[in-house]
Amino acid sequence: MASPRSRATMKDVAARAGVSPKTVSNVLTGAVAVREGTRERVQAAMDELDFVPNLSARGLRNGRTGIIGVALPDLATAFSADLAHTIVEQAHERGLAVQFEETAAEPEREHDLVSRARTHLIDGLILNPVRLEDSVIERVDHLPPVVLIGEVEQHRADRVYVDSRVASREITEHMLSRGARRVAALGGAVRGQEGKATAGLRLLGYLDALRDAGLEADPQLQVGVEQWTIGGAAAAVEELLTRQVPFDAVVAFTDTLAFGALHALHRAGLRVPEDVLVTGFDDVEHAAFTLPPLTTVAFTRTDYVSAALDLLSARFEERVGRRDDGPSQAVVIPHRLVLRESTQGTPAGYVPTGSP
Amino acid sequence: MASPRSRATMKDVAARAGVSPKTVSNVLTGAVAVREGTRERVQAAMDELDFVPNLSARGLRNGRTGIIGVALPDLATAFSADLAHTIVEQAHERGLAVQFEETAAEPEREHDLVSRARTHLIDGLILNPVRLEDSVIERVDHLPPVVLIGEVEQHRADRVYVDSRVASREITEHMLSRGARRVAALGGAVRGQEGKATAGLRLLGYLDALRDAGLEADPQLQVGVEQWTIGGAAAAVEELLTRQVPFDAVVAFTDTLAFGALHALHRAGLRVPEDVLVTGFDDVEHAAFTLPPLTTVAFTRTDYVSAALDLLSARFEERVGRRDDGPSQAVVIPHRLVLRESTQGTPAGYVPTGSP
DNA sequence: CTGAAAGCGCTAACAC
DNA sequence: GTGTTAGCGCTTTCAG
Repeated sequence: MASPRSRATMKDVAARAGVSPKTVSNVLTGAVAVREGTRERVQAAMDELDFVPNLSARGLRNGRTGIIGVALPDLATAFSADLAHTIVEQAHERGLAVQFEETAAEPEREHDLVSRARTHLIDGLILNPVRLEDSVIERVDHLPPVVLIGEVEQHRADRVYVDSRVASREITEHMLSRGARRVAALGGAVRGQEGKATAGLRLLGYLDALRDAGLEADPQLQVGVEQWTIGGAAAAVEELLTRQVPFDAVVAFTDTLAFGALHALHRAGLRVPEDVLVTGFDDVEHAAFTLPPLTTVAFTRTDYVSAALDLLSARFEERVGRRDDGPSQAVVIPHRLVLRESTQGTPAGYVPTGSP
Repeated sequence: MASPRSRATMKDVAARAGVSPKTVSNVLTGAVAVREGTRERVQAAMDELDFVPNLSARGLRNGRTGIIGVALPDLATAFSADLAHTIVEQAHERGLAVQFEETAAEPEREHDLVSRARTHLIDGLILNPVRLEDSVIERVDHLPPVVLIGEVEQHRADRVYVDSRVASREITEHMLSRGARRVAALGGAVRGQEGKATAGLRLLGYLDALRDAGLEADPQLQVGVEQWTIGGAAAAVEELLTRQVPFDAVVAFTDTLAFGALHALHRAGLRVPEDVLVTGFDDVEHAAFTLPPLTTVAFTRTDYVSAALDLLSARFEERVGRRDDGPSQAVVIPHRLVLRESTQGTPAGYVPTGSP
């Protein structure tokens, strides 16, 4: 078989099959019925010429490319990776291709992204904002449909989210029910990160639980994390251990942070759960395999993603139908606590060794 | 500001600025010099109209879209996630967008992908093949430039890889130097997975080390893994423990598999490294934070990815310059052993408890 | 059911 | 420096 450097076009296929380009198009899209004999001839010509339709041309003509964009903070983080996997899988089933961008690297990246030239080649955008900057959302009506995932409160774009505040309260309550009294919050605000949407809500839920239990919230136990990685979390917990404040539990705002906490506590000679309880959030695969396995907040990834894709698809159809855009929708994905060994039992607690 | 449902085109901008579309194009691409005053008027018009260039049109005209495709087995796996992250980051710096596909779901997916319609919207493809099927590679000349990452031996497409066989030999030798004598290989062939490229080479390296040490290779210690996930590996090791064969070390073919091994061994009451040594491969972030931290094979992710992107870029230019495609290139990325606690000391070994 | 013509938005080639 | 013309490959009218 020859190796054509320049690709065959529909015109070539049409010529070879002895039909018009339109007929080739009909065979391809299946929109219009084509007589069996004709379709076979066209199909044969396509095969012989190794024809592949040019999607740029189709996109130009149709105003749709079949590509959606997905912007996540950092694809290397377990939760994002999990989400990316599920999105690609489900998008594939719907015949959509997926383009990824990352937003965590620089703060403006998020803003950039929505006003970005590239945006124009995608039919829609799934955005997982780290921080809620109004400026980001404001431009939403100049854009292809956007679905926000995560807890960004606004009413301009559709969104799908887990009720982080409630989940965080519940998991903190679980710690308290085990007998913990001095619960540290890992991922709590750092200077300059107050805008971090998810962290903010999870902190509120944590405070809700303490308040309801009649406990004082100690600001010393709210531990900021510079880098939301395992290493960043480990460093933050090591720092906490130098603060000379006692604690008997750590509510980490993501599983990744909890992994860092487990590591730092172990290195400090503290046992989980005998001395300190630890919980995570998201239930990524590794959470079930840590030592000890991690109690965490779980929710169905596929539901989360299919809700986002459904919302996006609905908007596509609106645009095609030239109907007015409906009001923005919000879908809440149910969550549940998964109890594992990291919160099994009453913690003895960590007590600083006096020396300041 | 009005919210135009239909986007402004270059023609609109040109009209508003009182220039021709070509001038707008010149301002945008920067290829041709434009007088300062004119450029400002055009810029102003673009801002007012909230103009975003249509990349489908540009792609159609230029024959390049600025998008590359990346096909990985499973984005949720730590190593793939890491790679995806690095690729997106570096592609972004080069002004490229990245589209992802997954290949692990179905065996034909890989083959599908290369002959896929969608392929025509991307300028090049980075492919991490799980299994080397000739059929996949054969079609390479009908495609945009392809760079293979991973150890697929062929000479049609460029590739970048780590010398898995040597690395695997080295890490096995390290185990032996610690006193291990019965080393299990986790990720060894499973019926129907013989074609798994990476696994095959790592198994060879493992066998090399045993042979050089004058040790017999026990097929019972070659443990197949159905699903290359933490859970899959844990299950495989649990199965190994029922085989009633002694062993004192586990060479896992990826870090993810090693995580599963650590879990299963711990559940069985075996200590690492006191009873059994464990190693991984890839040095993902979590490897430094397991209990105990994992000895593994590391290589610089950024070098790996930039080599792949360089190869791809070089091919782009060939095509644009209509030069003949040069011969396929291969880049080997250096690796190194990272020694951590999981191989610290001489293992006592696991001895089955008699009952068959 | 099939063909002919027109145009999506952009830029290379060529005037001026 | 800037404008004009033409066409990338496809699909949507509209005829037949």
